[in-house]
Amino acid sequence: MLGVSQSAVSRAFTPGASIAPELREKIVRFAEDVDYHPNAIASMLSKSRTNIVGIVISDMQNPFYPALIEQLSRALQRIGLQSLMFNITKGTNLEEQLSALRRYNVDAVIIISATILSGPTLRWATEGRAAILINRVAEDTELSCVICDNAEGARAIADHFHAIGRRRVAYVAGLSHTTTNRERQNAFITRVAEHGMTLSALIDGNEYSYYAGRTAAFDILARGETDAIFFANDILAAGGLDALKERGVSVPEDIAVAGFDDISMAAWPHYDLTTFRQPIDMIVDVAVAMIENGSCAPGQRPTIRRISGELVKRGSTAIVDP
Amino acid sequence: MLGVSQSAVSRAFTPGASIAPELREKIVRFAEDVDYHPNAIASMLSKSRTNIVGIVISDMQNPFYPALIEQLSRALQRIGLQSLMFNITKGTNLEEQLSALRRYNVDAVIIISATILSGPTLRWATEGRAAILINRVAEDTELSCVICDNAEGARAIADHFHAIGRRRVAYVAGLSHTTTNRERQNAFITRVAEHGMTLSALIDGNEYSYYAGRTAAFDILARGETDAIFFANDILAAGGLDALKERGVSVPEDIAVAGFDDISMAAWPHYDLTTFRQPIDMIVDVAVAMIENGSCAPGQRPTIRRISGELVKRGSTAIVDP
DNA sequence: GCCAATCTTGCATCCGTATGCAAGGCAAGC
DNA sequence: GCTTGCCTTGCATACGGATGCAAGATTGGC
Repeated sequence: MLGVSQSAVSRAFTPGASIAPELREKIVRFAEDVDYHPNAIASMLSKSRTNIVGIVISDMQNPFYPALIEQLSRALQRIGLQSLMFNITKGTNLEEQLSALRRYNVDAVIIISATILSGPTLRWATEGRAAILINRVAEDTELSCVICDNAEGARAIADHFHAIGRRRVAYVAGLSHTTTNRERQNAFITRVAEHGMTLSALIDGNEYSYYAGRTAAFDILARGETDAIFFANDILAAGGLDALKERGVSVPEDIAVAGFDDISMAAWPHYDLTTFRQPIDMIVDVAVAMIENGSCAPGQRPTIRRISGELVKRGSTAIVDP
Repeated sequence: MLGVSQSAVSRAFTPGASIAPELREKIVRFAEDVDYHPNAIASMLSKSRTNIVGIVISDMQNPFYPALIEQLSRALQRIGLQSLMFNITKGTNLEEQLSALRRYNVDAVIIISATILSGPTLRWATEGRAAILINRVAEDTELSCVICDNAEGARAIADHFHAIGRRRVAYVAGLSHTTTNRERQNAFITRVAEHGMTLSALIDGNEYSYYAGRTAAFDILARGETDAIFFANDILAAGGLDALKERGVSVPEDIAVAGFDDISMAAWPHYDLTTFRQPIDMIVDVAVAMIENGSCAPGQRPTIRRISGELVKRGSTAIVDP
């Protein structure tokens, strides 16, 4: 101790607190010497603010999510928030995890495509605290969400298929009941009809995985009659592409292929996959801004922000000269 | 309030505390009604135990890490620990992040291949707290680590190349200065020499990425004289494989290819990549056990646990009948 | 039925920081 | 030189739960 009160120390480490610059300097310097660090826990207790955001994730297998999480956690770090990770997969004790979410008094909860969480669970988990859904819209809950404009993307793909002269197109769903899939699927089918194209197949992969895409591609081949396939995301598309090539089908000559997300793999020369890019940067920025300005706080009216994406045309839908 | 003391409430939620079962029951039930949850923050403060583990990560792009992190966080959840994520990449304010690690009083720190952290930084970040390195050995620090037996894996690959009749082999490093790479590289080169095989190329990719693998493969092709390539990890190998195929090289006929990690992609039919599997389950189990039994606590002698892996033979090194 | 041992419960205090309030110090204005 | 007002600082208390200690309640043994 160097003869100052505990209050002084507290103020020395509180930006903007009422303390003389010299005293602050003196305290901070001395703290370095004795290796003192303010205890964040105690601070949380008295301020009832934790500077921790709970991030609920459910699918780390799809590279889109690690990429999103990485950016998100960095953006949060930049404004002094830490990320407490809640991994919800089959086999996790849901109730225990969500109650932890409450016990830890996180300042906000970000739920990333937690398809596993049902409406009531979601409501319970986020009750009375700031919350944002990313990549999923709230159905029967009053939650804010940030989501890519799935319909826009699906229409862009349909338009693009039409523009490159395809007329018999197929759609491969991931989990068909997810809001994400429904938006993409409905918009795609509608636009396909508007163009007078034929929907030659509509397959539910039952999961967003490479193997589901592969299986779906084989199914479509077995039926014939398809010259373009829109897979609900890039991982499905990767599996589909490989399956087509394996069967000797030329892409894009015989069948054009498109995905959704623009994961890094889509740009690999081997896949060279046309896809609709989810603007991760912007999604993250918007979500973080919502947390910062409190627009997702419990009292507020929930906001739904749809972020525009961008069609990335690559070789898998190149125009084929007959 | 239902006429009981605050102590009673505390004890009701503390397993093993001295309290009559009926009273506990009553309190817990009432708590449900009024939606009371024990405040973990307050508990941390008085117990000086946070039940939070800091996880320091630096590379979410390589699918191996998301897979590891997912398993790890689930294993921690199972024993009641939460994961606070610290994402360290180029551009993050290292000092601020690491000081957060201290302020938050995490019970333990798990550092996952933080190649970015130098020895001194590492020491400072983990000083006085339980810490484990995963997938990297401590060099000049006194830290416990859990690591796959890289040398074993590299030797297994060399042996396997030899067994399938390859004699002019190349090695492609990721980041050549990382301990992981050095172990794999040295063991591979040594064993190659022991078998009397020729090391036809030794390339440093400068990063563990698809494109680095691709570039390396082109380099090797340009030199000729190689009939098997060992890439330091699967992502490199994937890039390499695609590059070879792109140039019309047959795998495994012309050149056999092996990777390291056994990420899920390695098993995809398109890659069908021989690789050395890092036993994620076991690595996670061991790390979590070390935290649970306190063997990585500050006072203890650091433990180094090398976990045995397994060679997974796939098509990329199939035996070719002449 | 009485005493001792055990089990429950409440009281008081502590964890480390934040902050309202009041007291003291200092500068400007007359 | 005195008053007014702002700037600093310390005091006291709050945040919500954990826990040692002691008092009260219960049980068993004789």
